[in-house]
Amino acid sequence: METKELKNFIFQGDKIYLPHISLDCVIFGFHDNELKVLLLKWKEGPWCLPGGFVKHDESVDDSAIRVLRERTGLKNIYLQQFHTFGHPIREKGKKTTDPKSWISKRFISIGYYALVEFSKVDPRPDILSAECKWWDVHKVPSLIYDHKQIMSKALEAIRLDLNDHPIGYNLLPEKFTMPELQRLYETILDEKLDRRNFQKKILAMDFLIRLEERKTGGAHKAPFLYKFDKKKYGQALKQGLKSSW
Amino acid sequence: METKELKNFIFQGDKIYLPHISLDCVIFGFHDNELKVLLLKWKEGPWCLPGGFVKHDESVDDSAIRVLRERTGLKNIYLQQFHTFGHPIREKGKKTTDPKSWISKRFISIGYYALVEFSKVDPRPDILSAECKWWDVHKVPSLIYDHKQIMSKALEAIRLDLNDHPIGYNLLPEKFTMPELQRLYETILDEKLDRRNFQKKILAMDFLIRLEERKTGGAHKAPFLYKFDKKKYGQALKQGLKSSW
DNA sequence: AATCAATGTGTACAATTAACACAATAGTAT
DNA sequence: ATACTATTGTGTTAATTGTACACATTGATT
Repeated sequence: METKELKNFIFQGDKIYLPHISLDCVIFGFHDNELKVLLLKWKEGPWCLPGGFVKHDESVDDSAIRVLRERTGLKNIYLQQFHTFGHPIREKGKKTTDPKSWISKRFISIGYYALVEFSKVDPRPDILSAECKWWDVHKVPSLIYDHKQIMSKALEAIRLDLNDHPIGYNLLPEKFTMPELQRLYETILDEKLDRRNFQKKILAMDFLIRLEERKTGGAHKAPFLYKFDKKKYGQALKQGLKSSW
Repeated sequence: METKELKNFIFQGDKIYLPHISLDCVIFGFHDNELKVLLLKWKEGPWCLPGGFVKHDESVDDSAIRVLRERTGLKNIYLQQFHTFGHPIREKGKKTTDPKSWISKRFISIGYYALVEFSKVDPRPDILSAECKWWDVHKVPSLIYDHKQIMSKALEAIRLDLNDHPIGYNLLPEKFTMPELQRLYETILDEKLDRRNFQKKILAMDFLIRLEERKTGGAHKAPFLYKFDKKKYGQALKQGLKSSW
C-alpha cells in the first residue's frame, strides 16, 4: 500500500505538482532553553529539511502551509518566505531509481521558515522518511544537498527580523517568564544579553502584559509570568518596531 | 526574421527554459532628483517589468544577470533577490495565441531589484517589446498582472536594506555632492531629512571621501564633491552597518 | 536560621539622535 | 560694482536611547 503510494509519488508526481519547483521549510521550536529545528531522515538515507512541492493550482504560500501541517499537525503557523535557491547543482549527489522521473530533474526551491510552539508539535515523517525529530540548531547532523546553507540563511533571516519585529508569540507557551523570553533571544542571536537592559528594552516595546502570577517550582526567587498583548504584538509585527531613517 | 525568432520563443521556449518559472527585475536608477524604474511596453500591449526565464543549466541569479545585461547593456550590476511570487492567478488576464504553448502556463516569478547608474544605461526593448524607458517611480503607468505589487515590494525591500546597508555606489556617478546623496535617500524613503543630521550620520558611516573639488555651475554656493571609498563601502555592504541586538 | 542562586528594581554615564542657528559664497539682478 | 538670494558648511544644545553596573528581595535548600 505504502509502496504503491510511493511509486505513485515518484512517477506520477508531475501530474499533481509543478515540475522543477520545490519548497523547503526550516521549522524552529524552542525547548529546554535551546533553539530546535525539525528534521526528517530518509529511509536509509541522510537527514534533510521538511519540504514539498507546489500543486498545479495552489499558491506557493499554501503549499508551505500544507507541508507545515503535514509535518507538525499545526495550522495557523507563523511562516515567512526568506529566499529562493536556484543554483543548478544545488542538489549535488542526487540519486533516483529512474533518471527520467520528474523528481530526478533539477529543482528550484523556495525557502520558508516557521516558528512554532514546541510542545504543540506532533512530528510526523512524510512518505519518503523514516524519522522526524527535533535537533538543537547547534548540533544538526550533516544534511543533504544545500540544506545546511538553507538552514543558515533562515537563521540569518530570523536574526534580521529580530531587529524590527517582535518574536516569541509563536515560539513560547501562552504564559512565560522574562528569563525565558531572554533565553529565546539569546539563543537566536547566539549571544549573551544583559538581564536588566533586556527587560527595559523589551518592556519599552509595549506588547507584553505582566500577570499577577509568578512561576513557582524553580529553585529560586519566583519570576513573574507575562503574556503577549496580542493586539499590540500584531501591530508591531505589521508596522515594524523602528527604522534607522 | 524577427517574427521567426518570436515564434521560436513562444513555441520552443520550453526547450531552452525551465517551465513555470520566470523572473522579474525591478531596475532602479536615479536622475533629476527622481528615482526611476525601467519598464517595457509590449507591442500593442501594456507596460511591464523587464523579465525573463531560467535556462535549463543556468542558476537563477545568472538568469537575472543576463536579463539585466540584455535590457541595460550593463554588466557588474548590484542585484538583490527580494521575493518569490507564487500565487496561481498572479497573471490574471493572461492572453496568448496558443493556450497550449509553454508561455500560456502558470508562472512562479522570482523578483530581483537592481540599482544602476542612470547615465550608463542604454535601455533596450526585448523581443516582445516595442519600447523600453525610464519612469519616475511615483508616476508609473498601470502595469500588467501583479507587476505593480512586485515593484512595491521591491521598494519596500530597498527601504529596509537602507537601514543597515550603504547605498549609492550603484546609483550615483563617481563624483557627487552631499545634497545629491541626500536627495537619493529622500527619494527612496519618500521623506524629507535634515540636511545637517544627514551629513553627520552618513559621514560617521565612514565610507565617503571628500574631494578637494567643488561642483560649480549651480546657481548658489558650490558644494564639495565626494566619492565612495570602495573598500570601506564594500565592507559595510557585507557586514551590515548596525543591528539593534 | 543561614545560605544560595536567581529575580526585581534602579542609577550614573556614554553614545546617539533630533532640533535648531549662523556664517560663507556662487550666481543673479540692478 | 553692489546688493540680493538661495544654497552650502559648520556647529551647539537638549532629548532620547543604550551601556555598565549594584543592591535588595525571595523561594527553595541545608
